[in-house]
Amino acid sequence: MEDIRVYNTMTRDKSLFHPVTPGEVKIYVCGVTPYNHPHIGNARPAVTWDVIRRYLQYIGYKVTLIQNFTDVDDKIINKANAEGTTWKVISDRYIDAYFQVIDALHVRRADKYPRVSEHMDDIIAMVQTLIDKGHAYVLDNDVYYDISTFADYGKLSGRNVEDMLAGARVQVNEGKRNPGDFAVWKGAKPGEPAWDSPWGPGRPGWHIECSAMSIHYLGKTFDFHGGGSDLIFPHHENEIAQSEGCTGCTFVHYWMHNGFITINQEKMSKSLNNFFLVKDVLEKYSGDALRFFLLSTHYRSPLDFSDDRLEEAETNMARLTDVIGRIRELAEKEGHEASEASAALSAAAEKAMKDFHDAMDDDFNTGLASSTVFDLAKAINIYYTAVQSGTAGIDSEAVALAMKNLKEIMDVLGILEGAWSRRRDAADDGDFLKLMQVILDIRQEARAGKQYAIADKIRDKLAEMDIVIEDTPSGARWKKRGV
RNA sequence: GGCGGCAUAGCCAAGCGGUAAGGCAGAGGUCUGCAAAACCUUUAUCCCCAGUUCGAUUCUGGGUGCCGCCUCCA
Repeated sequence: MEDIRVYNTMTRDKSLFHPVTPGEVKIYVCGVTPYNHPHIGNARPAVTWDVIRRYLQYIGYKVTLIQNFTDVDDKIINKANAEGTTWKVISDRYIDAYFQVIDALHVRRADKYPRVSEHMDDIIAMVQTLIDKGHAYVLDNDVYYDISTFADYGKLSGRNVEDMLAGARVQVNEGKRNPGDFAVWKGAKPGEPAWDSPWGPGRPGWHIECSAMSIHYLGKTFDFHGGGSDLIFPHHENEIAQSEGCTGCTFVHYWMHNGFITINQEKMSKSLNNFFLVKDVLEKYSGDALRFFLLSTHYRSPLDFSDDRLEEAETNMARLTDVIGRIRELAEKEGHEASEASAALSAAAEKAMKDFHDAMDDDFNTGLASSTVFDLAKAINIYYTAVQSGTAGIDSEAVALAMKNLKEIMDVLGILEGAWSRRRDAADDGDFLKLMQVILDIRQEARAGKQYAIADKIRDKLAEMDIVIEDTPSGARWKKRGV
């Protein structure tokens, strides 16, 4: 298996990836709190991890991907109270919305989407273990984690307890042993959903769920743990304290954090009121374009969202769709005329694949990986033009290689999946095809008679219906725009 | 205050010791009745100042600017 280097937030540098179990990769990604429609910031880790997973599978790993839903949470409870309904109604509603969004972005479903509400037993057992081991203590109806009992506390985020106090933003609660102690179990307040526990009715703290559920599905030690970089502290730091405090084992081998989506270089946030919902973006742009945009930059870098960028992505999707059409057209023909042109195609196909692997092996550099698609696309266009003009004959081996590599790269990136199975003419209706042919024939007659006004009018009118006419040396072609 | 990240063409973005991938936009060209598509050509003193080196965008030190975390957050 090829060498993959991944950036680990824990060590702050890239290191060679060694799976816990040879040939297998176990991944846990922090999902969303379903209290609203997902915004594009939520879409980034989903798409990023989808591609990482696809790539690892592509090169032969057995991958297990788990992503949670935090379906018991203040924001959900507040929303439920505001609407006069239950937390369950709210979370179910927005979990459905989440799935709709990731489906539209062609994100393959994770192996499991565990919910906090389904793992109360695991969570309560873990809290109990922490108490038994002296890492947690009961205070009134709550249970807190005593960070002074975990010597490595702060190792992920690179901070120490004194630093955190200096910030003066940590609120000091009466009774806590250390100001930084955090709740692993919260006693129920009136009007809140509650589950029975040895410490009375209540619900889990925010961080304990991920510790409990990741260990439940992936074991005490697993390979990758991902999420937005805002989760490094306190969420992931606390997960480590809980998990390692509980099991005594190294929790995660590689911590990977994605950068934020920004608007005018600033983080999207509710307080700035500058966040975009995925469903709204998808009303204007295709899922492929949004997905390609999200992959255009390395996952750790900030990604500035703008209409210009989305439009550019849309343009690229249209061009690549054309290229897919061309390579498929070439593949329908049979021939064994090797030539300089076909040799160049083969060489480009091999180089693109190698470059693609190199890019992905280097900390999953999807931006660089994406550029290999354009390199191959250009080679295909050149060969296609050569065949069209009769300069080169069909070399089915070269065409097959180019098509295979293009498709494999695009499949790992997860873009334009539909374009490969779609009819090239983009119309299933045989009558429609015949009708188009009649129109094209009439236009051709007009052109032959130099009645260009008529020919151009036909072209313009069809363009208004998003049907694009292109005159080529071998006759006129047409296609539906954006298909 | 503590911790961390980033500064490369009009825009986006790779490269990270040997004089700058790719995409968008722009300019010129081939093709076309005109277009479109495609192809060709073209567009950068790599934030500033020192230092290390035969040689730095790439390493070191110091600036400047922007961003993030320390509070719910992908």
